[in-house]
Amino acid sequence: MAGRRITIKDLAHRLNLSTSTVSRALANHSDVSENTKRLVTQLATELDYHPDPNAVNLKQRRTNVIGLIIPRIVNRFFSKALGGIQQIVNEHGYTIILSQSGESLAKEKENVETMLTNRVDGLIVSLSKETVNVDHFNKVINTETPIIFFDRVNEELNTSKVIIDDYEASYKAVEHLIEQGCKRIAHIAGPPNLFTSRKRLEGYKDALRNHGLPVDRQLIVSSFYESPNVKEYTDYLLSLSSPPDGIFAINDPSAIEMMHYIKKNGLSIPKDIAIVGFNNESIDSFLDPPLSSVESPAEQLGRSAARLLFDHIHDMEIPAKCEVIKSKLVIRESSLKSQYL
Amino acid sequence: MAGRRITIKDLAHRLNLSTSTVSRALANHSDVSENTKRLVTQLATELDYHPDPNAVNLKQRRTNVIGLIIPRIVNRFFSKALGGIQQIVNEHGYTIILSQSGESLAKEKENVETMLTNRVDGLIVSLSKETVNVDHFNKVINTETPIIFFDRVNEELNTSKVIIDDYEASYKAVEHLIEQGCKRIAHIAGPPNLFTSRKRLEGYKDALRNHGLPVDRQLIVSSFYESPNVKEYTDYLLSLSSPPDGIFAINDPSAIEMMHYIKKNGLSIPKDIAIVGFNNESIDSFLDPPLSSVESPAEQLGRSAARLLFDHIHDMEIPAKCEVIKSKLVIRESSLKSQYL
DNA sequence: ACCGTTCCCGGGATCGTTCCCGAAAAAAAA
DNA sequence: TTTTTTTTCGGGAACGATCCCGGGAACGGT
Repeated sequence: MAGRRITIKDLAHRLNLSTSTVSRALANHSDVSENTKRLVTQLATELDYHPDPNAVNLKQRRTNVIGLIIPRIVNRFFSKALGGIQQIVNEHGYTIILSQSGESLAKEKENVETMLTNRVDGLIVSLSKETVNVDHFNKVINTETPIIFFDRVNEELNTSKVIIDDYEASYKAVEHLIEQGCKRIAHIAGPPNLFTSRKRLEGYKDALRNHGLPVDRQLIVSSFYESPNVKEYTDYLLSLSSPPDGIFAINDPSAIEMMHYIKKNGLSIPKDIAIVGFNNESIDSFLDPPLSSVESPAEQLGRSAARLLFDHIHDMEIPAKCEVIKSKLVIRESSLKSQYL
Repeated sequence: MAGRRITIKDLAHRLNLSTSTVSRALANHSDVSENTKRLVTQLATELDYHPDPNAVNLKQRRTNVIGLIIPRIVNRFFSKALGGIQQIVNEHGYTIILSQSGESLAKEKENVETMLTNRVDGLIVSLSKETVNVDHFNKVINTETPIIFFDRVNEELNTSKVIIDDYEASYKAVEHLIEQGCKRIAHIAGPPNLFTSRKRLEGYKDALRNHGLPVDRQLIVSSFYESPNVKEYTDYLLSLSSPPDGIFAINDPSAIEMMHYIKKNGLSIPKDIAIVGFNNESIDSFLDPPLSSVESPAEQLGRSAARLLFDHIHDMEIPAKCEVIKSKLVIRESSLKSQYL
């Protein structure tokens, strides 16, 4: 298929040169006269010659491909991160092969295998929510393939990672709710196996404690991300003998859905319940009321992860590091409760 | 980098066989005894042997890679489509290299070049909104690389395409608004160079005409997708001497943003203005009021495109065809205006 | 005229596969 | 036993590039 492409031999033949010379001319090697260089490059552009990536990579023993494993691309956070990653990756002349774990551990393992058989030069991963055990990544490490985790990381693995300041972000969000007069703040938590979730939970707890508020286990529910049971735990929270007057949710989709059910219950936001989400989705500003949210700079995270990966690709010996990207609380109406007090 | 991998020679040496035999054994060729086949496959799994994709592809003259060019992955429609594409592509043992045009023609051209130098075995494309001229795809066609367009297609190119029933979808949506009692229905149109936009505009116009309503050019505005000027044209529409009582928007983000501004203007949805969006985003149900929207089955579109592509990859001779996927109008509160009449 | 450099260039091995072709061994047919 | 067929395997040339090595031409110095 894809009709005969032009090779280096064609160039060599047309110019009465050897393939070696042509190759060196194209590589701008010093061992070839300026004149022939000119001739070669000229003919190359004229015939629109492009070296066969397979041949080059076979010889160079690399693929110029980096692998990306994320839970799901429809999650806006990840698609934004992909954008950032792609930016850096393109600058380096690499391409990405993408795979989605779909939040499934089994699929994630599969993906790791594919990446390995595809001989990627490096790997960027964000764990699925099911991933408790991370043994499948040891194989990657054994093949000496550089690997970077971002956002959904695991602290057991001694690799470079990029995360946001989950603890601080969470702490500040909850503190903001407290300042707005909330006394009973619920937390919609993420899966406990993820470092990120635990850190955010810690931040939530510490913010409460440091402001003299009790940590009530009744007010902490596990959303397990994007799960379909938002209605259930919203109903649960509202049915408590003393229901929450503030909510800090682990992501915006959950927060948005909760807002819907809360309003359906005849309660008002933020008057009755103030709410802060996480990720600062683009539509947050257009909700009713506009949703306060922690902005996690996904693209920046992606860029950092990619840059870190190339650092490791270019020098296998550099030690693993953990980069922390600062987030920012974007305050909108949904959390401005104090005006009603 | 990535420490010496095990090759077919290693297997051959260990088993005192030739590389040819090992190769054939792994390919389950008939020319090799069951016994040695067993031995080979056994050792292969034991040593976790995986053929070097570069070497294989060099020999086979293909890359097992298909290219995907889309405007932007953060657009949920496209990330969903990607999901569908990936599903089929994985089944065929191919991988995807992804690139985003960012709605820019220049970037789209670049992307096409990269795909070509990467020697992809096939290409799936959704045009950028800037793409008026499609000459850059002729180069792809000249290299005999199969190419499929989906959703954002161009009718000049004689390639296979997958689209939704834009005309019918649009017609039905507008008809629904008419049935709900709307007399002056505005249309937020897409860029006119896209087939999709024009078809939807046609559907809009015909629905009006067939129901004896005038087509008022004042009520047709160009959103140019995701552009930041939603506020402007909302204000414009509301400032008309006789403002619209219904809106059919080309996509949900625009619709959602408009809802926000309309409500800010003290108008009620759907009582004063009924509204229907396009794409049926997952949060539509949780808006206030829940947004009616045309469901365009992105994943299905993606799957069809990928399947069509493999049809062409496997048989270069089959004629181009155009697949039309049926959409469905999902009616929610935002368009239920009749109850207020 | 001879030797040592420098400048260009070609030959050919190599990367890890696949696959055509031929050939030895075993089995079947004569 | 001889011949033919089948089974099973190895040799080696490709695929398209890179790059080491060596060698001829030109040139300056003695």
